[in-house]
Amino acid sequence: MVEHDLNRVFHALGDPTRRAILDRLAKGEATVSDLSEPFPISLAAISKHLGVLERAGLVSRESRGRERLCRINPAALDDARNWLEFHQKFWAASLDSLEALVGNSTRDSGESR
Amino acid sequence: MVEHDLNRVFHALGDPTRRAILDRLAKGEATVSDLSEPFPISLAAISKHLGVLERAGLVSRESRGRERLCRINPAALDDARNWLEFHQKFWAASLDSLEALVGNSTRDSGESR
DNA sequence: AAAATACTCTACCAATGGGTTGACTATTGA
DNA sequence: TCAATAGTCAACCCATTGGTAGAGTATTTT
Repeated sequence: MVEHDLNRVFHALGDPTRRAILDRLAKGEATVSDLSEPFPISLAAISKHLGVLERAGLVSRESRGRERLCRINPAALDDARNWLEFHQKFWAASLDSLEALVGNSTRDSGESR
Repeated sequence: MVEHDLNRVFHALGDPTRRAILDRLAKGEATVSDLSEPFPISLAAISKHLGVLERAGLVSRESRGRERLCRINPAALDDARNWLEFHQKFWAASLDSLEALVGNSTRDSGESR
């Protein structure tokens, strides 16, 4: 909701490894080791990615014995999805009115500035 | 569409200046100077941001005399929106089934385990 | 008790990102 | 024609990022 959070969420989603981790987590909780298994990178690197996802609110980690159970938080996507949905509609609408403007003689265009 | 594009789109959206530029462009076409006006940064910096947005397919630039007319491309948001929409539903569904698994007696949201 | 497991944390490194300035190109305007 | 305007490009700076390796901390396991 706050711009700040949006930055984190979009940034988190901008990395393919992190999106893959999210995909994996959508199938159910997993430990850090579970998550690291498909990737050719170190456990520490995965742990870092999880930190990014966690700070973005997309996942949470919970200690369970010596393992960390990671779980997904769909709600964190709301902000991003809302932003996209609103803006896409908004943009589409503005393009429509532009077309209408072009087709419909001249109207005092929304002077941008 | 391709992961590659998704990277670019999410990355482009991860910066507040770029999102503000998009907001601005939603109100209508604008030149680079127009776009730079609200920001305390150089024209060159704005030009760079536009490059990022352009490579992500979110905006296009067109030469018009010595100016560059920038315009928005809502379609480029489709990929990102589709990704978010699909995954959010998917995640929500997987959480539902988890809850069902844990016990459908109490549907107290949140606190799991 | 000792060793292995599952992480995290702390450097560290190379690459990228956002920003600057200054030179350069192209188009207007005087 | 000459100067101002609009923008890009290239070089550079510094902070951040994604990755590594290695030490450190709990927790199992033997």
